[in-house]
Amino acid sequence: MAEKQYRIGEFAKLVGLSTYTLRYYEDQGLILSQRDDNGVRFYTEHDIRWVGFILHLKGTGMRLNELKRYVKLRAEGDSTIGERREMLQQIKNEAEAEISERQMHLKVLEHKIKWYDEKQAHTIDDSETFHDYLQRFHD
Amino acid sequence: MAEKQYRIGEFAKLVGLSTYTLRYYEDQGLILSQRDDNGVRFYTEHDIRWVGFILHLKGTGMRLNELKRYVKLRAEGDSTIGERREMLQQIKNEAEAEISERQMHLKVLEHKIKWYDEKQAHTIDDSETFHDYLQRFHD
DNA sequence: AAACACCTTCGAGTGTACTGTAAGGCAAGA
DNA sequence: TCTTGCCTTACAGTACACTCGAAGGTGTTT
Repeated sequence: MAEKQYRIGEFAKLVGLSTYTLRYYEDQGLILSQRDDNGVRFYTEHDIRWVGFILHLKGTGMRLNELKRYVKLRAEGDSTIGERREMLQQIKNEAEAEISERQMHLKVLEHKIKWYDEKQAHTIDDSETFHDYLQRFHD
Repeated sequence: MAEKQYRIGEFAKLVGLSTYTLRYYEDQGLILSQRDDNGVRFYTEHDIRWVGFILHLKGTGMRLNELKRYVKLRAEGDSTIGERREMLQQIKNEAEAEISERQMHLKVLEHKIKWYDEKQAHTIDDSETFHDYLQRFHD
């Protein structure tokens, strides 16, 4: 049984990207498409998996340029596995650092929300260590 | 003892923004500055705290437009506290959702790194539940 | 006197990742 | 036949948040 083939419109809906974006990614060398006798693009399950993966990478914060580089290395074969691993490791480190930073900022925001609640209830009573720093942000 | 006053250049270094950005934020209504007799901007500790706070808000993912709205509400007084609280709560929810999503993408990336390591060591042995899904991304 | 830091308005440039349009053409289905 | 969906190249437009430069000015410091 031959694998199902999807034309760009159907494929776009499947992977959640626009046809514009799919052609754009192809221009950029991130994805490949096969063509039928009329030159019309078609995609298979394999392409769904690949697009799924690059969306995961993008979701971690990887940029198109980095993705391009990654794809280029991948095309060069197994000898570049070490380098690819290092790329992913770096992306991972950066993403984790950004998440921590964002969580720190969120702590301040949470504290402000709490402060609003207390102010509304006229029952301000706070003795956390964090308190001194945070008080500076309240009028 | 009068509070120290900072001109824009010094202040920019203190808060980690460029003088361009400070004037831009002022144009946008995010910050205010006092002026000396010659019309030269100066800032005080109070402004350091305020800029610190808006940088925390920005750090959670809040956009300039939202920040503008927040500042406008703040200027309207305590009657808008409820609305401000809701704004912050929404930003918090969005930020937490984005963090979770990013962590999910990171899990895939981590798995790929692990897969590279195993491939390099020729000892692939993996029996996690997650495994079936993730295998789809490896060539 | 020259250098320096600041002031103004206004508009152009930067980077990222798309998103869309124009203008022309092909092939299959109702 | 007409519509729909696809194809191409090439370029303009969008959103966001700056970032910078021009061109003219003031006041303080060396």
